Formats: sequence, C-alpha cells, structure tokens
Amino acid sequence: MEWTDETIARLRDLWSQGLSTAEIGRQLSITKNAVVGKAHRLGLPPRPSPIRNRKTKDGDTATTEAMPRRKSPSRAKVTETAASDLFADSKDASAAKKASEVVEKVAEKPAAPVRKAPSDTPQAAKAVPQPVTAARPASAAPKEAAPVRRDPVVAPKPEPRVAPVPRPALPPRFSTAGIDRPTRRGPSCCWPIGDPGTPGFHFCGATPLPGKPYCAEHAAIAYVKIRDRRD
DNA sequence: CCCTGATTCGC
DNA sequence: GCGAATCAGG
Repeated sequence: MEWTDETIARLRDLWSQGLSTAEIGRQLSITKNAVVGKAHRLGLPPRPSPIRNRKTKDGDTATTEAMPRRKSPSRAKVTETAASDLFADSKDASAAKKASEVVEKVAEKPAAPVRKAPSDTPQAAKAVPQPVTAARPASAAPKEAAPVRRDPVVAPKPEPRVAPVPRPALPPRFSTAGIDRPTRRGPSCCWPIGDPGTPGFHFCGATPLPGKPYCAEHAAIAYVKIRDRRD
C-alpha cells in the first residue's frame, strides 16, 4: 500500500468522521487491518473499542493472570524466550488510553454505513448516498434523519434545530479554534486542506455535490471506482 | 455466526 | 513502516 499524502489525508478524514475501520478500508480499497494499523502509526485518536480495555489501569494486576498476555500465534516464533523476563519491566503508563475512557459515553455511532463509494459492485449499490455529515466541522448536526419530534402543536420553527447530538467537541488536538472554516451556512465541502492541528488547516468549503460531503473537485478524488483504482 | 477495533510481529 | 493474523468484546 502506498500511503501518499492524499490517502493519509483521506484516512484521517474518514477516521475523524467516525466511520468504521472496515468502512474506511472499503473506501480506500484496503483492508481494515491496514486502516487500523496506519491509524495507530499516525497516532490517530482511538475509537471506542468494542473490547475491554485490557491494559493500563493503575496496578496493572487486573488482567495479568486471567489473561495470557500474548499467545504465540504460530507465526510468532519464540523470539522472546529468555529476553522476556529480562525486559519484563513494562510499567509504561498509557495515558492516551485512559483519556479515551473518559470519553466512552460520547458514542454516537455512525448510524449507518454511508457514503459508499460509487462502485459497480452490487453490494455497494444498496447503499444510498447520504449526506452523512457535511456539517462535520463543528456544531452543526448531522443526522437530519433524526426522528426527534418536538412539540406536536407549537414550534412552528421553520428550522427546527436538530437533536443536540452529543458531538463531543473534537479532542483538543483537533480543536476547531482558529480553524478557517467556511462562513456560509449550509453544506460545504469537508475535504481537509492541510494537517489537522496545524494553523493553516481548513476544510475546502466549496459547495458540495448533492448528497455528497465533497465538492465536485474533491468528490472526483474521493470517489473512485474500485475497478478504476486498480493500477 | 456476524460485526467491531486492538495488538502482535514477520516481512 | 506495513498489514495479515490474531485476539477479544458485542
């Protein structure tokens, strides 16, 4: 896999949108493993993991005995043997992991696998292109489908605020402060320009294609037929 | 079973 | 650095 600057940017983007690793992988035509692996190497914020937090914790005694730290999955040779004990210090504190615990509640799952790349596979065909979250940049709420209903009588609001989605304010490093984002309301292309966290980072902001989070220009890059991207 | 993300470790 | 194999929870 060639991790170009662009594919990485897309990975970050999709990742930050909360898409599942498998979904991201599908869109990038790579395996979910590749996605997760890369995400980790990039230091992207961990998602709420479905499995139990098996490390960290103060005394570390928790999981030790009940769970064999590592199996030797056949492919794993006995490279550790004696070394294991000698280097068995490992008391490293994974502060980052802990931090993720704090945010466990945020959840708000991606709702549905959306934004399937237009492909010729029958499977992808079932997915209806939805504006998953053209409004990701900040407080605007996705989920227009939210069946949240206000008072049946009053509230003739022409623009009912969408449900207060607990969008957990992006992590500090992704703080939108100082980010140059489009001033106009409504959908805007969320193609990332620059690196999140850096001063110049911003989203494209152009008017997106109907039903897509990207403008025509970036949608052309974002949505590539799987068959065509084989090279 | 399916899904999910996390981790390990040969390459 | 990469990602398949694997683990493990829902």
